[in-house]
Amino acid sequence: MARKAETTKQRLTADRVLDGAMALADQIGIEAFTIRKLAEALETKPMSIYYHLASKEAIIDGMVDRVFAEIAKPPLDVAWDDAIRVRCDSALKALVRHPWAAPLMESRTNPGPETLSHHDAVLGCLAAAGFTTELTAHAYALIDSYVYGFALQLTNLPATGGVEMQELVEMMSVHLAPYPHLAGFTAAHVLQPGYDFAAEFGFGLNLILDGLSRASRS
Amino acid sequence: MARKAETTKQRLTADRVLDGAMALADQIGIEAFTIRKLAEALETKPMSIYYHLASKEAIIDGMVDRVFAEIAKPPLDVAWDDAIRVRCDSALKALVRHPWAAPLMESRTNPGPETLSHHDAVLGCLAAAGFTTELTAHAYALIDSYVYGFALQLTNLPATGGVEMQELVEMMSVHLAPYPHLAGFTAAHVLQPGYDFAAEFGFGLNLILDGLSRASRS
DNA sequence: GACTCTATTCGTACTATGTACGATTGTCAA
DNA sequence: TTGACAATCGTACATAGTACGAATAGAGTC
Repeated sequence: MARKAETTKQRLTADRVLDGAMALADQIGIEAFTIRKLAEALETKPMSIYYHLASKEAIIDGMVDRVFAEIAKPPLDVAWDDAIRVRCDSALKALVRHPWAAPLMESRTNPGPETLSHHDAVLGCLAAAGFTTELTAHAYALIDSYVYGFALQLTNLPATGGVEMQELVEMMSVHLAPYPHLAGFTAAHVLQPGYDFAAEFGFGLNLILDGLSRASRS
Repeated sequence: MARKAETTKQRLTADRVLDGAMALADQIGIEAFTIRKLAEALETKPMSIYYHLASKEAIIDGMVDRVFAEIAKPPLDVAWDDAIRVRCDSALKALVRHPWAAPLMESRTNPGPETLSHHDAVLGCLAAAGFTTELTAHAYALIDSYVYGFALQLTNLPATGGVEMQELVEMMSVHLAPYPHLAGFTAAHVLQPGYDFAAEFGFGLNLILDGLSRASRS
């Protein structure tokens, strides 16, 4: 009984709101994410949230900034391409952890401090590697397009592994009849038991980094 | 006066609904796109639309399928990499014509016939080039990640060209003070008068196609 | 022309959502 | 105790998607 009873509701803060928002979005997805549900998850009322964050948009901005905070910055003590690999692997993991994030990362204006700081670190890495400004622009566009695009495909894949796979195959064979290449491709590759789309990530990333390496040397 | 007065309202069809929906989304963006506004644009009432398309989701699915229909399939009579270039240039143009589309292209389930047919054509092109199934998977993931990612960045760029650029620069210099690389980069590159982000598209695409070419040879 | 029958259109109304506004409560300094 | 400010919340409104069923229209038959 020193200060407060233990059942006393914790004071709300912007941080706590964002914590709850991330957890909720992870569980139910960003479409189903509403202020009312968030309030319930936080054991408070909708309008209390608005004292700490100005709007739902602001909340989502904050969530995206949090995701950037979770992505490792490129380490400074290794070769530039390994540094970029580290940050891209970390980025992919964060985007898989928060499947709602991938579509939002590039389509949001209003970057937060973590977002800016992250970009700053990546640009610093490329600059330190001796990239020209022009090549840096190319490189960053290329790298992030790939990372976000890959994450997007990964999070939208039809239920990997499990009993439903069989049904899926049957539905496919009916609907895909008019599309021979597509049918053949999915049958031969995507639907194979051992298929692990995430493992493919490295191939494309290596290809891009090799290409950039070549471009920076010439 | 032959059959009908000329002011008679045209009969609604799914196609006409989608025509109107695309045009409306082009004008006001996908966030502001509502069934009520669509009905107004079509000179009809909200509930009339639902006779032809089952839901707003179905409408958006249809719109996305339309965008795929606008993208040129890789021509069969040129080298595979040139064929892919043709289709990627066409895709970028379509995504710029319909700025709302880029975030949706990869994040939609329920592909329509045009979508399937398009993918079939691309896979056919890569197969004809002698790509293994595995390399095809890599290639397609890589190529489309880049195209969509690039389009996304392009459509979200802060108002290219114009008077506001100056204000932007000033805001930047204040907010970006803690981020030296970012500040330097934007000042040196993005905000330069002649900067044309779209022109950068070819660089990354070439890099990817070169890499794939090398991978297919080894 | 009158009369169906079906395809299409639309009026009404319900539910869910973001959030404006102002009242209420909690906390601490004086 | 008494303000004063920080934080919470009740109520209510506007805007969304769309369920339901009534209204209408057009084409084909008699």
